[in-house]
Amino acid sequence: MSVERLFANFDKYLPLDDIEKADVSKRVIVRNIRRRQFILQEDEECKHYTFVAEGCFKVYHVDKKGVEHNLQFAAENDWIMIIDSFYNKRRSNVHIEAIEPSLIYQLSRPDLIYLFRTYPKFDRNFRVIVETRLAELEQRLLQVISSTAEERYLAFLDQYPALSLRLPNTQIASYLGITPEFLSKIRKEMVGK
Amino acid sequence: MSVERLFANFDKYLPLDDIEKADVSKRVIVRNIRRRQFILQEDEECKHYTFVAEGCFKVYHVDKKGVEHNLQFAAENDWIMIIDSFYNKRRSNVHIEAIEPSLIYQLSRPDLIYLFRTYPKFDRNFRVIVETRLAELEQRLLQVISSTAEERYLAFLDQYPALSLRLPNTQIASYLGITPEFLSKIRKEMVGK
DNA sequence: CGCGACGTTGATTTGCCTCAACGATTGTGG
DNA sequence: CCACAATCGTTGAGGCAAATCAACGTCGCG
Repeated sequence: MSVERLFANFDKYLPLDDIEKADVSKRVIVRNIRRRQFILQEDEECKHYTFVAEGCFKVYHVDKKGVEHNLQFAAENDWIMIIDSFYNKRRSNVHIEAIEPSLIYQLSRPDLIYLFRTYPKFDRNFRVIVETRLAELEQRLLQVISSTAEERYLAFLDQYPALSLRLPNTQIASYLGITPEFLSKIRKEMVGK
Repeated sequence: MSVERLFANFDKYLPLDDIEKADVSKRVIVRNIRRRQFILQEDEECKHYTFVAEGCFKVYHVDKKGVEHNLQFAAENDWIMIIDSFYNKRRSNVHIEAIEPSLIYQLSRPDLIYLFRTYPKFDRNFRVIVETRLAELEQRLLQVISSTAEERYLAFLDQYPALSLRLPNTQIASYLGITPEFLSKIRKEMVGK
């Protein structure tokens, strides 16, 4: 059973001992996901925490006009969780879709709660995982609210240099909250600089 | 020592026993804050988790043009934490300022870490507190990205009816990411409906 | 009382969108 | 392995949501 990538992720916080590893291995769901495959759709409830071992996903909302708005990209070693839907069993308002062929590990709500109850270490580790995501979101909200499109694009290139090579500009534009056409114009402007 | 409001907050998760209460009481900082007083400024590092027992605060960023952008309001029973600054000891990029006379309880980073190490219960409780904040932020980012100003205003009235009465429209406009003038125009439109 | 914060209105400007069109690339089924 | 479709990046003309700037009346507070 090869969930080593997942264990390695916990090593950054409180490493798991053999008993915990065995228990996690028994519960975790390993899945290969094709490009364009969904692991969550907008009318479903989010039943898993997802750890991305390989590949890349986008989390996005579709507004009433049918336009996609990317909220998050998740690549190797990132976690994806839609907190409200997951804990409150509400239908999600986002899709999660693979941008590349991917390998993921998932934990269901009952299994995660079991782990929280059985080993306090998981409260600690997931506290830190959630804090990390929270810090990202604080940063992102601040940028969306107080920067121009060009500043946001530069910040994105700076913050996610690897992703900016892997992703088509269409997807980046959607993340920045602008149209692909306008991103193209920004890029044209920048060449002169 | 009257940190009952704080203990009552923990009661929603895992309630504290007498030993834990005594230990928290010894460490928590109780402060009365005047209207317009800052508990954090943009060039400082955020050294405390803050629990609001009474009153109301705004968390905001000032852009290079000098315009304020409200990221969060925090009233009774809300927590304020600037995760990145708090854990990574970086200078914050936001101000935290009292909108009303307030009573707060604060925990310093060393004391919080002591509590995490000593009583696993605090990992659990703060995991949930952070998750709650994360769910709010997910929701807020989605709205900022995919709704018009009017839709965001209606959603705000719906989601925070109490706050919308307590706050001047100037502050609400800043939270919505629009100018006070434009909010005024939206409100004028709405009367007809 | 006087000053500063607040809410409102109107005229003008602008950042970004919409729509339409086009070539280049990718990918996919026959 | 080719042919056709879909996706992608780009450009241009025109439009709209929201910003900017300016002005004015009201109110609460020191």
